[in-house]
Amino acid sequence: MHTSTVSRVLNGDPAQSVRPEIYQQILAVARQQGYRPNALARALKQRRVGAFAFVIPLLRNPIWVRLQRGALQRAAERGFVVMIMEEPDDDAKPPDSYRYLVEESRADGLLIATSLRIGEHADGVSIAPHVYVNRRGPRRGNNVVMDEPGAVRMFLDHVAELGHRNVALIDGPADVDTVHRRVTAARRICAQRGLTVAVLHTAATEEGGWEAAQRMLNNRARQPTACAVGSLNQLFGVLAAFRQSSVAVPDSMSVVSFDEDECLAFLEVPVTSVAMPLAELGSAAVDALITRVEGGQERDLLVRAPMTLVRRNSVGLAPR
Amino acid sequence: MHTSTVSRVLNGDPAQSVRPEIYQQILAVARQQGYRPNALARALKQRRVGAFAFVIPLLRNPIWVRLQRGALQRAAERGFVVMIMEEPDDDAKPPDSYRYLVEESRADGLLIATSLRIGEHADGVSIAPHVYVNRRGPRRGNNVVMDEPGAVRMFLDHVAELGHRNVALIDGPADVDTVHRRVTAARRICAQRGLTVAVLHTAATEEGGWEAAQRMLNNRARQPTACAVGSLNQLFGVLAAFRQSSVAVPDSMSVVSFDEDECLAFLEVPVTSVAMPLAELGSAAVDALITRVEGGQERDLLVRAPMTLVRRNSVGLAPR
DNA sequence: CTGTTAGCGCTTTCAT
DNA sequence: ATGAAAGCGCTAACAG
Repeated sequence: MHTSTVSRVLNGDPAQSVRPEIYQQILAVARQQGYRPNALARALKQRRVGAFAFVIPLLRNPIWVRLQRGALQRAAERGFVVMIMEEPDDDAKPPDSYRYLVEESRADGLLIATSLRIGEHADGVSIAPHVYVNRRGPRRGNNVVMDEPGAVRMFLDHVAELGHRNVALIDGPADVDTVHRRVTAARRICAQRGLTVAVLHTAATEEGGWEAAQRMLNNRARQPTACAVGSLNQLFGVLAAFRQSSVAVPDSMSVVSFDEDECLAFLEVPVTSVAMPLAELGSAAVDALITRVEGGQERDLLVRAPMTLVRRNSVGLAPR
Repeated sequence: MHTSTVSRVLNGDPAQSVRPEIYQQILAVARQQGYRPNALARALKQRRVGAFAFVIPLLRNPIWVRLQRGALQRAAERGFVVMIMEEPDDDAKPPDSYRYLVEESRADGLLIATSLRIGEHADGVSIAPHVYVNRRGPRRGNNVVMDEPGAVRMFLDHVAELGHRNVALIDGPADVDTVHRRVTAARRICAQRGLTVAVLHTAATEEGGWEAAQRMLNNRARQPTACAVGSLNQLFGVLAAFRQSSVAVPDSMSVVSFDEDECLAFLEVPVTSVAMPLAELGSAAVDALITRVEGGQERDLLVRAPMTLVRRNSVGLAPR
C-alpha cells in the first residue's frame, strides 16, 4: 500500500479518493519522520522546477533590494524559489547568456533586470520564458516597467508650481532604457509647458553625478534652478558639486531624487524624492513570468501602483 | 552507440576509453544541436545539485552586495549556482528554517548570514552542510568571519595617535555577533591603553544612529572626542545629529565608519572608514562550504585578507 | 479506493 | 571501446 498513495495524499490530489484513516496515517508518519519530497525528482517528472533566475546588476544602490524583496516575496507566495544571478556592472553579458539556466532546467524562467542598453540585445532569450524588469527587451509582450513619465511629471509639476522655468535632468547613459524614457518624457512635457530643460547624461556613480553637475554649472546659458537626479549614487556627487561651488540648496537650486531612500532625510539638506513602487514592480514581474511559464497571454505591463512625492527640504521657490 | 557513451564523452570520463573519431563526432553534434545536459536528472543520480542557498538579510546596506558578489563569483568559478534567500529583517526566522532547501535537495548546502543573534539559534541546521558567514553559529567549525578586533584596533590606533583619549563606539544591538566582537575588542584594547570607551548600542538604521548620537552627546561625563560607527545607515543618522548639535567634524569630533562605501567621499565632510575584505569573506565562505559538502575537515575560518584604513577628512587631532 | 507499472534524463556498473 | 540495464525519487495512467 504505498508510494503512489503517499504521493496522492501529500499533493492533495483533486480526486480525493483516499480513505480518511489512511490519509491521516500517512500525514502523521510523514510529519513525524520529517519527510520532504525530493524537489529534483518531482521536477524531473513534472518538467517544472519551481524556480526562477533573477538577473540583476549588483550595484551599490538600495533600489535593487526593494525590487528583489518584492520579487522574492511574491515568488515564495506562489511556490517558487528565486536564484539571483549577478550581472557584473562592468562587462555585462547579453541576457541571452542566462538561457542555459532554463535549458539545463535549473529554472523555469528568467527575470531580467540587467543594465541592458537599447539595441544591445541579441534576440536570443526568446526561447526561454522570460520577462524584462524595469527595462524593455527586443520584443513586445515581455516587458514590465514603471511609469517613468509619471515620475518626471511629478517632478516638473512640483517645481513648476514653485515658479521654476529652467530645469535640468542629471541621469545615466542615454542608451539605458529607463533613462531614455525619463528623458523623452521630460523633453515632451517641458516643450508643452514652455519650460527649458537641460539633459545631462553621465555614469550612474557618485563620480558621474559630480562631473555632470560641474558641467551643468559651467554652462553659462540659461542656468537651471531645479534639477532631478536619476540615482542615489549620482545624487551624492551632485550635492558635493553644489556644495563645492557654493550653490545653495534649495535657495539657488532645487533638487529632487528619483531614488527614494531613508538616508535622504538625514542629509545636510534633506532631499525630496519621487518614491517609485519598486516592490510592486518586483511582484508584478514574477506574476507576469508565472503567466508566461503557464502559457498564458503575453503582454507588456505598466505597474500602476502609486508613486509618491516625498517632500523634504531640497525644493524651494524659484530664485529672483 | 549511445547515451552512455555520450555521457562519458561530455563528462570527460577519466578512463578516456572512447575512439577519437566517435569522440569528436559526439562533441560536434552536441555543440551543433546546442545540447545541454539536464541538471536535474544529473543531480538526481549524483545526489548533488550544484547549488547553494545564501540566506541574507535584505538590508539597504551596500556591504551585502560586496559580500554577495564575492560569494557568487567564487561559486560560479567552482561550478555552483547560488540562490539568494531573503531574510526579512523584521521577524527573522531561525537559520533552521532554511534546512528544507537541502532536504528537498534544491541546494547542497547553506550559507547563513542572517542577522542572527547570540543564543537565538536552535541547533537545528546541523544536519545540512552549512557555514555561518560573518557570524558565529552554535557550533564550532562552521563559522567564517572577518577580523573585527583588527578593525577596531585600526580605528583606535588611528585616533590614539592623534591624541584622542576618550572614544565611543556606536553600533548595532549587543546580541548581534559582529557587534559583540567589536565591542569586546574595543573594551579590551581601551583598557590596555588607558583609553575610556563609551559603547552605544542602537538599531542599525539612520534613526538608530541619530538616537545614539544624541544619547552620547547628552551624557555629561567624559565627552568622547572620537567615535566609530558600525554601519553606513547609522552613520547618516550620527552625522545628522552632530550637525544639529553643532558638533564640528573633525574639529570637535572625529568620526570613522566600519562600512566603506564610495559615497563617503562625497559627504559634506568626507568620512574616513575601515574597509573590510567583504568579497574575500564571501569567497572564503563558499570555499569552506564546498569543503564541507565534500566531507572535508570542519574548522572555523578567519578571513585574513588585509583591511585598509581609507583616510578622508573626518578624523583630526584631539581638541584642546 | 489503492497497488502496479512505467518513465522523466541522466550516470554507472557490468557485459560484451 | 561501447552497448545494455538498472536506478536516482517521484508522479500519473491504468488496473484491479
